[in-house]
Amino acid sequence: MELSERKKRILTAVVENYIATAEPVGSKALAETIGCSSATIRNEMSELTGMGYLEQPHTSAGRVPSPAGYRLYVNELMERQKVTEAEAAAINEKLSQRERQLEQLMSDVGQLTSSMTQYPAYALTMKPPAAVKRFDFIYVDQNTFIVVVLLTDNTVKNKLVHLPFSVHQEQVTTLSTLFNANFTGLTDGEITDQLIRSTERAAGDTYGLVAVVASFTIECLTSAKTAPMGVAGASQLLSQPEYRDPDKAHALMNFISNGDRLVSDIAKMGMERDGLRVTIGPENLAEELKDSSVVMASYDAGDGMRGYIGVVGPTRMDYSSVAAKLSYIAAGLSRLLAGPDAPAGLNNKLVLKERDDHEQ
Amino acid sequence: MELSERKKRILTAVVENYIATAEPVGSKALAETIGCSSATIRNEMSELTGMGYLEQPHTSAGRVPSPAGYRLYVNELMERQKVTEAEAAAINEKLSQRERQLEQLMSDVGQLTSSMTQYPAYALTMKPPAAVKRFDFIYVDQNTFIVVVLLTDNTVKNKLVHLPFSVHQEQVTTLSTLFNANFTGLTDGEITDQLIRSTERAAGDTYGLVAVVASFTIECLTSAKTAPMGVAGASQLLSQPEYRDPDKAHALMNFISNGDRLVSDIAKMGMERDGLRVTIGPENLAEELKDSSVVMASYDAGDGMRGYIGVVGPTRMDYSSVAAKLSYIAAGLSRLLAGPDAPAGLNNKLVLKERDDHEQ
DNA sequence: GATTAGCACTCGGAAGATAAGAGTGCTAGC
DNA sequence: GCTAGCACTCTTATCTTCCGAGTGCTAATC
Repeated sequence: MELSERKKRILTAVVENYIATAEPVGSKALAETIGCSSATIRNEMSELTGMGYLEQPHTSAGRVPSPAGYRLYVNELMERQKVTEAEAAAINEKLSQRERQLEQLMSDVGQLTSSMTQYPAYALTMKPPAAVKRFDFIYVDQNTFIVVVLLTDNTVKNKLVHLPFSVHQEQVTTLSTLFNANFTGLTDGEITDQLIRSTERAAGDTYGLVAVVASFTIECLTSAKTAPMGVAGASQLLSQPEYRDPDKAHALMNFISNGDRLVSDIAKMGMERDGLRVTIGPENLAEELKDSSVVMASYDAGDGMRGYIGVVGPTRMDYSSVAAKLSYIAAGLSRLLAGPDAPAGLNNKLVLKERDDHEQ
Repeated sequence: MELSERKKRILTAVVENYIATAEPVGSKALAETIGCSSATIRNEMSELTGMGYLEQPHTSAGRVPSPAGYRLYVNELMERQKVTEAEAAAINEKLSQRERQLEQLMSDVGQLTSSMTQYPAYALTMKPPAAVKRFDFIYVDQNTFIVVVLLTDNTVKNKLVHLPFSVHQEQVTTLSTLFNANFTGLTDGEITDQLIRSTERAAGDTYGLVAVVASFTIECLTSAKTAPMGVAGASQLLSQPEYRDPDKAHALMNFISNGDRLVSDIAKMGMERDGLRVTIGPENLAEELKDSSVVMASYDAGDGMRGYIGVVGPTRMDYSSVAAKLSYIAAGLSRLLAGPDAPAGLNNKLVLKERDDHEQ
């Protein structure tokens, strides 16, 4: 059933008033805004309460939006805000700062999001499982060489190996051939103990080094598939009146700081078409979030990777402004990581960017 | 002036009682423990108050240790606890887990320390400025090469460079020669625009790539000298009664999360001879910490680097147990990073460890 | 029929009052 | 020098009282 125009205006006013003040909204307060008497508004609010969009903390208090009320607000009533010039500038400036590893970037973006929205925020990028594209071995001196691993997702990992005995340049070359022949194209699960042992047998007098390199390879592949994640601003919760109770705040902060649960819930729930998703109170899967809301935006991280930034706050969250900011940041990240001038993803884009900086 | 034996016992009892309960300690509660009547204890406590070791929240309440009281307790009275078998095992297990980058290690150690002590914790390693020892360029394909940089502190950094035009193997080799000749041995401040420009002139047709690699080099050197740091468990504060007030908790959490200030204060204050330092309430430099205490331990991170782990909590902190745990963890880190079988520091040690694992 | 003014009623929260209890300081006796 | 006893202090918990914001309903008005 469709609500009358006036009911919509009243619901909107209640939600926005409550978002701003955290106090239940009374009929008198709305009389002027809506343009009719408080009695009329009381009648309307009474009906909205009956329909489940508003709630009364107690019989003689104003009204507060219910989760359904927030949902309606978010879906239909709220005005799609845009970020201000100043905010956009601040975001762009942050994002364009010097080149960064993905881990570092996630941590920075988490902080940026949190400071822009004033809510705790997280940022993460999901990665597909990777394999090794090629191995390189750099002979440094007779006790030292460096292993460089190029992965299918175009990340490069390295390791300095320092030995208590000496090796020759040729031995390192042999090792290189061996690994490029046997270990490329495999995901972490496919590197079996058996494969390592058979490689050791083939390695001749460098057999002792095979395990070291293989283990490093597995380490690379494992870390390549886990989502780098940044969480920031958990303490922001404490400035919200709904978390004045330290026990509540503690429980929620623990949940947020331990990002794993957030990640798995993201995987379970899809995204809306516009790359934005709002889950309100009881809509959240995690028990810890049943009294809170999450606003999340996704971005294209290039190379088929998808990333997510999100914000956690009370159900009385400023959805309109938060959604606008998240969308803007997400768009910026997409541009940064997978924009038209960055066809090969993170690494490439950053290189080109850097060159631009220096060619100015 | 030296305190009588009984005064010491009373002060110790007050401190430990208050640490355990967070309630002011009355004379009656101590009568049994000390072995004399409450009146006697009242007299003694009255004198201890006069000397500044105890305080009274109000005239008809028990006593609470003053900062001076805690100080005396920490310096002379407190029993040097040892960690239990179980705790030691847990710490060792955590520390011995798979190889890690220093950043990752700091973050893990911060978490470990926080979970062992139940207080917010941080971990960081100070690094001296580094220079590049050698450059290696790996030619991948005509649009791609990898730069590998070995630093004087034995860390290795790399970067995949993807080009919108093609290069030859020889051009990359030229670049390698050029960089090894001009950029090794320099710290970040010593790489000037002038040097970059003169290298560009010498680079012939690869001049366009010099800026990219030089900028990456600076990036490496900068990140090599900033202290990697892990902060964890800030939300633990909320379980302490002295931070039930959300505003206090918020202020302190903000301070902790933003680790920079902590780092600079560490630099200002030295360490005690045993690698442990306790700063109580007003002894702290930072205004935000005037009502809190910090326990800190340092460790040897190899290669002349020094690291610090620390814990922040109320002045009513369990100094004895926290100090024991920090010392143990710090010792473990020293062993891990600079132990006798790890003369070349972090990288080496981890390699050897890993080999052991696999040779079993 | 929708809107509004008026009014009695409800209920939560603030302010004040009272009571209980923990702990002190002091004095006098051992 | 220690202890028992006692009057006194001050906080905290609990209970009352009171105020006012806000409601729901009814009757009058547009």
